[in-house]
Amino acid sequence: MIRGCKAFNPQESRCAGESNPFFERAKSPLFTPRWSWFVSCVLSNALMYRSTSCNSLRKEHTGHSVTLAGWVNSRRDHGGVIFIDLRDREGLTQVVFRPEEHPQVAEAAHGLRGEDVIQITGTVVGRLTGSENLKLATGEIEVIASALTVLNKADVPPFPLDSKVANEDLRLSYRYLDLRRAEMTQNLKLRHRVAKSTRDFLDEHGFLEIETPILSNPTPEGARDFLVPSRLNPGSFYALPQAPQQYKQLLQVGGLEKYFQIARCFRDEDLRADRQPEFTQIDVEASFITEVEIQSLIEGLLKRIFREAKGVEIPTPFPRMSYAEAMDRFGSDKPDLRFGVEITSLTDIFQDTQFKVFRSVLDGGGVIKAINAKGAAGALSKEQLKKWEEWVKTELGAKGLAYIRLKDGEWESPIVKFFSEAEKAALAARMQFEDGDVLFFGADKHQAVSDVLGRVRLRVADLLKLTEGSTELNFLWVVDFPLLQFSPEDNGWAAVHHPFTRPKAEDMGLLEAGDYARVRAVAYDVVLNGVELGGGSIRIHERELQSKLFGVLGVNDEEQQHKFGHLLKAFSFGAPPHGGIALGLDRLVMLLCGADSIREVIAFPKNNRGVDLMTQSPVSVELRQLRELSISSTVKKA
RNA sequence: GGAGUCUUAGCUCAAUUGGUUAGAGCGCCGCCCUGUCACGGCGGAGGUUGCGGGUUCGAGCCCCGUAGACUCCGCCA
Repeated sequence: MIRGCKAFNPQESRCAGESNPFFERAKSPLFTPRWSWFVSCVLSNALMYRSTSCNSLRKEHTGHSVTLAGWVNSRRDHGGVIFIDLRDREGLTQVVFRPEEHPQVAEAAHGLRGEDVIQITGTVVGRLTGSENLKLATGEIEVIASALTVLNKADVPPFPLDSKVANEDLRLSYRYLDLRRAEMTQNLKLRHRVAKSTRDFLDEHGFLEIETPILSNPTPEGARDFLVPSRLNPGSFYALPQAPQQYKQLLQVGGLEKYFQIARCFRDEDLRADRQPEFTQIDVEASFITEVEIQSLIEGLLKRIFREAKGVEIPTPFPRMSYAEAMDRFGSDKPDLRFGVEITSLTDIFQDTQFKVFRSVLDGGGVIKAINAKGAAGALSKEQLKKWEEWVKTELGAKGLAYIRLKDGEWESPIVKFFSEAEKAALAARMQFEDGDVLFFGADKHQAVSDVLGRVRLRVADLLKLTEGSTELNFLWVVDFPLLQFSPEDNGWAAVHHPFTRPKAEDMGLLEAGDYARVRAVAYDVVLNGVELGGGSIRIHERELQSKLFGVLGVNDEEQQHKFGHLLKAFSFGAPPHGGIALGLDRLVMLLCGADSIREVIAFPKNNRGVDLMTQSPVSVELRQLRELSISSTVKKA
């Protein structure tokens, strides 16, 4: 069926210049220039499935003979002439079967169905005037088929591949079909582009890509580990790494100086739209580097990624905001600064209030704050405000959500009757309270008020569609995180970042004095539009300091030796000052794709229960396998 | 562990106040059709309304339970 074709004539291939499809092909990622020359000169097409991709042919290729292979994207069978949109990874090309020219081929084409895999050979022709399809990159040409080979027939797909599919369950069950959809292919291409830009950029900056073990040790703090039994060491377990944290620090002790890895990480926690049990981080660590240098490196990396993956120039350096300011003004350590609705302190205004609720909060050392939902009065009826209060109570554990709704000059509120005229006037002035606005109050301890109003702020933005249609890319460094946080559950101090994070030099006195709550860390998060892209820190490199920190975290000497002995010992052999960062690759690609779940940018993700619907993983295993691993299950078979 | 939303044909969705034989578009199958690109025309197949129970003369719709999907809280150093 496959015949020789003009394009494979070396003579012509040399002379045809710009109009030769091989030059076009040379630009296609499928074919390198060297290969196209080799292929065109040496091989006959009997040895190849295709001479070019389905997105490569243009008007200037008219007259060339080509061989294409791909999937039948759609067919338009007119009884006589038949049109097939042939699809491969790169795009679509219209193939025409004409009975008057190739009756047997056209006859065979009647039997083609969607997703059949075929190979065609034919001649590129310009489309009839007026029948060009501007929606297709190849829409000015078509290929008149002179030969057709059906490489594989396809069953009818369980869902359409050419439109949006809502049923994610079904998509994940047939992920290999879902991946054929242009949207998914684009997402994975973009993911590749991000990874490639990352490798290029970090390589150019002297970083070495080094792999660290997947079979590693359980982490005493942090997320639940995935455990892997060791057959050779009965009763012992590996853990899949939650992050390559300790290894990358040990690489610094090992003198590798600049390390990165596009690292798979594993956490056995509940899933979310932006959380999978296995995910990928761009993991970076370097020696003799300062906080500012890491931040500027990452700014450069993100600039490069957005330029090469998205064609967007992002301004650098990113603004910086302290954790304390972020919590104070926006009630979040990853504030979305694309909109205002800032949290404003009213504590001084209500200093002498007679309103019992505020009075007792203030007497107890709490604060009064509020946000102004500008123009939300129309969108928030009394019933809805009641629902918001219910939401705040049940989901956020707040005592309530006081509000004032200003509609037609009237202050509608259950609490405003307790305010004095002076308080009302000062309140209105500070909050720029105008007709149509709704004020939400938080009265509690500082942290609780920040948490609640931070969440209310986001819901207000959602209600008022403050970010809808926005193309703004608002990058931000949040810096000076607290080092430690008291955990009432464990009745002890826990690391906010992780136990290897360096305290700020100027706060070392506070650490010595045991004033743990006020010690700040040399830790930083990079935030984009309210999403945490990544975080890092300068680490502790001194054995004594690390040991002291472990002590503060409640890890006694014996446990330190047992769990972190290797690290402490390493630090005693001349560990260089070092620090790093990790960026969530999935989240980054998700934002670049405009997707609302990282499942959209992972080839084979798990569903909400951690199940791969395509392979049915995880599965139960034979008893024999468990015995081999010296493991018994307590699960009763149903 | 908790809260919410959802589940009707292969897919996306309808179905009035609880009332006849549960409909439409797309897809699929058959026939016709030589310039379409969301091809067109004619015809056809396709349903245990997630599952189980209850109320009722009568349930896709109301009630209870259960399963699953998704979103969120907890959790995620």
